[in-house]
Amino acid sequence: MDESKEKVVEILIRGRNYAKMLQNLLRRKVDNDGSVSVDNIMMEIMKSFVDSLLVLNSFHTGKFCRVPVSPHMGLACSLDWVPKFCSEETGKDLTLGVRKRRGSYKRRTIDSRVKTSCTIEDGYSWRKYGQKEILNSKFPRCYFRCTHKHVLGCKALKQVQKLEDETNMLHITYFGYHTCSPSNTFSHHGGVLDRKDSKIYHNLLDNPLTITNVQTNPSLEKDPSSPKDTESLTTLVWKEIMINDLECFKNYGILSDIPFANVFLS
DNA sequence: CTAATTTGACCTAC
DNA sequence: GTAGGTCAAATTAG
Repeated sequence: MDESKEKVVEILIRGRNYAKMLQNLLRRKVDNDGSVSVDNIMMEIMKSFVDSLLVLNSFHTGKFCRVPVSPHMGLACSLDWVPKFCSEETGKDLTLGVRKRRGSYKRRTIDSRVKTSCTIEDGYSWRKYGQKEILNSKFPRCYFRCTHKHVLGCKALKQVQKLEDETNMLHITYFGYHTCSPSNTFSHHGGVLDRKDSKIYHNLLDNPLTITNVQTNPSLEKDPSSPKDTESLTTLVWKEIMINDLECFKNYGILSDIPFANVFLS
């Protein structure tokens, strides 16, 4: 696939993702007034995206057809359909019979963000796809992709490796950005927060002393190597938030609710 | 039964 | 040639 075609596919996938988000929004509304026509409209929009992708990918003989992501989902899950390459005669899936050429395994140095955290959780749903022993490292590196990679085309990746000190912290590197919504969530105001983030978020809003403490101690902000035994629990909690979680709140779109957040992200 | 994880093989950049 | 990133069959968990 040439570069421009890949770009078109990427744009179509983005459009499909937004259509799905819109459907989720409309469903909530629809549930209240009993209307059902929204799903039909959304199905037609979705078919357009899938059909476009099928045409772009029709480089073999035979035909492409839509299949549900998972058989038990059935027709009700209209936005989770994906293209498959099928035999003209039998309709059998030929995708598995063809040895796919693997993609280029570029070493990733650009477009990466690094953080140190005591938890692997970040509000998104990840699927582990590999683990590797790393030269001169005590702990293996684990590789994760977004759970929705195949369904929503989300290209976000992350690598996690345990730090070789006594802190038991994790070194986490992100590649690419999520084009899907955070998962593992429950309602909060107009948006969503997972359980842990919600707790931290309310702590931020309810504890002005902590905020003042952090604001007047900028040296504590982004230095994970500083000694911890002399720090108060409050400061430790704050430090973790500053380094690891503001990016997450940014994704939720509620960063402006948090006093002084801009100080740490500038 | 389905989805997620494990893990050895495969593949590419360096 | 090797280190590290990815794939995918086998295995495990829910």
